[in-house]
Amino acid sequence: MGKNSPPPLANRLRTSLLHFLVIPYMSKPLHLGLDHFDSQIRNALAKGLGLDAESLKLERPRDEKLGQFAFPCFRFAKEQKANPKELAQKLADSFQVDSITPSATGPFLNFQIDPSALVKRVATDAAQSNYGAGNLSGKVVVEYSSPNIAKPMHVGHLRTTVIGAALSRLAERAGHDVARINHLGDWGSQFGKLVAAWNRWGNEGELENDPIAHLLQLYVRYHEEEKEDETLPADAKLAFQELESGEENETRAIWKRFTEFSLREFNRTFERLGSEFDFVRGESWYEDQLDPLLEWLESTGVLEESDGATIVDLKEHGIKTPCLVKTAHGTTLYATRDLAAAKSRWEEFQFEQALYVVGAEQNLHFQQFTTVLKKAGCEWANRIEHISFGLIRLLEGKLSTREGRVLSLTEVLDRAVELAAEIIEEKNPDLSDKEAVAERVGVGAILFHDLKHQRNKDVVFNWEEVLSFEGDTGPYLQYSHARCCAILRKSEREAPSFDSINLELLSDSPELFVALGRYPQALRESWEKREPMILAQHLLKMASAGNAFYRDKRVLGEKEELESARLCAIDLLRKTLADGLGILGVPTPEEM
RNA sequence: GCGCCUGUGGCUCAACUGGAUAGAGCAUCUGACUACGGAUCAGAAGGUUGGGGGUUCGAAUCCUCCCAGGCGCACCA
Repeated sequence: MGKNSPPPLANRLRTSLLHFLVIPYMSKPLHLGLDHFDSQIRNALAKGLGLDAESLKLERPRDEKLGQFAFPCFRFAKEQKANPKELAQKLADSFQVDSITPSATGPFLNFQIDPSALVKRVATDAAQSNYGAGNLSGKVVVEYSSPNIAKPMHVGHLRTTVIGAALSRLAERAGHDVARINHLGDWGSQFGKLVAAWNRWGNEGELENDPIAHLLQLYVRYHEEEKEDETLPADAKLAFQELESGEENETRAIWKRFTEFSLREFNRTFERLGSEFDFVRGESWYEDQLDPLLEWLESTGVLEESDGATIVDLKEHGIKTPCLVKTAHGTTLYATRDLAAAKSRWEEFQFEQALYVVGAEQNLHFQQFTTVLKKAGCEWANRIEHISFGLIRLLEGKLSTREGRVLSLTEVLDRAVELAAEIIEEKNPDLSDKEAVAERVGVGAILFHDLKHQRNKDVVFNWEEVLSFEGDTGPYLQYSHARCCAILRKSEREAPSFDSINLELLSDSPELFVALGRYPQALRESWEKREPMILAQHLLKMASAGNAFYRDKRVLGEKEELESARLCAIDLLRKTLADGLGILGVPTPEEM
């Protein structure tokens, strides 16, 4: 340890206390990795420029060879009426932090971390079980998945389910207390339609045999026949009114059965995808809060009558379409139930943030219902975030249950698992527990494929692409992880811990430790931007750095001290990959 | 018609939210297993960032106008 510049502990405590008081909402990870050097550099630069360290942001050099951090001087040169190149040089000359070498490259100031210090810092931090954890607090509610009862889950539900689950885990790692809510579509006029269809054409045997298929059949038939048969929509409307009446009648009993059957099937899929929920609360859960909600809206004076329906006009908020909260024939709507749910959740959780992982086609709906809340005087409506995502389309067009363009999620998962099984048979026929591994690899491929792109872009579903197991894919990451496991297994001893080895021996591999060291930043940004893709892309970089490491650096059979050090590096890589994949929900088999 | 989103090598996507020579994977071509797992690695080729104009030290990114695609726009969810 150098003797001139490490800041005294008291100073560090004071600055972190300051952070806590001044900027409590900013994430301050407990185990920083490379962020440790980031703040050291910013503090030194801030002093040189007479600015606040928080206002400075470091970037990455174009080329890793130039260093790990870059600071473009243009902006500050302008403020100080100086030449950027000269400022860069001036800052470089006066920069003094242990183990960090600045170099002015034109108007850019680059920083090279001494490999030995870098390895030491990153190895120490990455060995912690909560590497990259933040110190945020407060409740975050995440609503995701939310399939509709009586309909099969299709590929469209994949996105909300895996994005929601990943964001929930990211929020937890950032320090939040998370409530995961599955807002099942178990209410609404569609159930009136379904009951009407069931009463005409329902078949007990088929329902027992394959409930969702039969219910889907009824639903499709309803839409085929409603145009010709006027009594059908009338029956449907009546049935939904009966359901909303709250009475324990025949209609309600049928609806309950449909719900139970559907949930049983959904749970199998949630389990395969590794999705967990703290609350499985359908829209019906808010049933008895609908009237109080309408009364409350009435009391705030936002309700109006229009064509017999009850609406909230939003023109003065720039939204031309009013929000309907009650139909002319007295039933509630989607927006009514979302309003009730939001209010109920606020009262229950006092959330810091409420995330709704719902497709982009509902942008208007979200604008409407959050604006209604604001108009009614709820400042907390600002804490609601619509995490929208682009829709999955088939080449033939948009998915549509009614029009029979469906692609069942189970089918997609099954095909991926089947293909994984074939590949295992070809590459690793002696593997034990092949079926279980195929399941994990197949599902992992589908999951990762969905998470590696920016949320809000539409995707055209392409079998060849989602079933790809090579290149930037889930199986590639799983493979890298499995190879680490293989090396550790073959060493036939416990992986040595970072404080029992000579870390100096690893300073010939700074690239691996840079990748590991940027993991906390990836976690943080991924959460801040609500973008799992950031973590997914970083894991690819880590795996790639890892592949280069065990290609160039022999582990087993080296002198004991060196073997220990490299085993430790492999173990840190293994552990960090597993951690990141776990957050994304991608399984990590030890062999494949 | 109005509103929101998207447009980057043949294909699928990145680019640290205005920074350096626009980076990856697939496909194509060349090379690497008597080597801790070839679901891998090394290399080659491939770009006027949909088009025009503007803002400035600097634009894929910001403003503007076009073009193309997607989604949404009152009693469905």
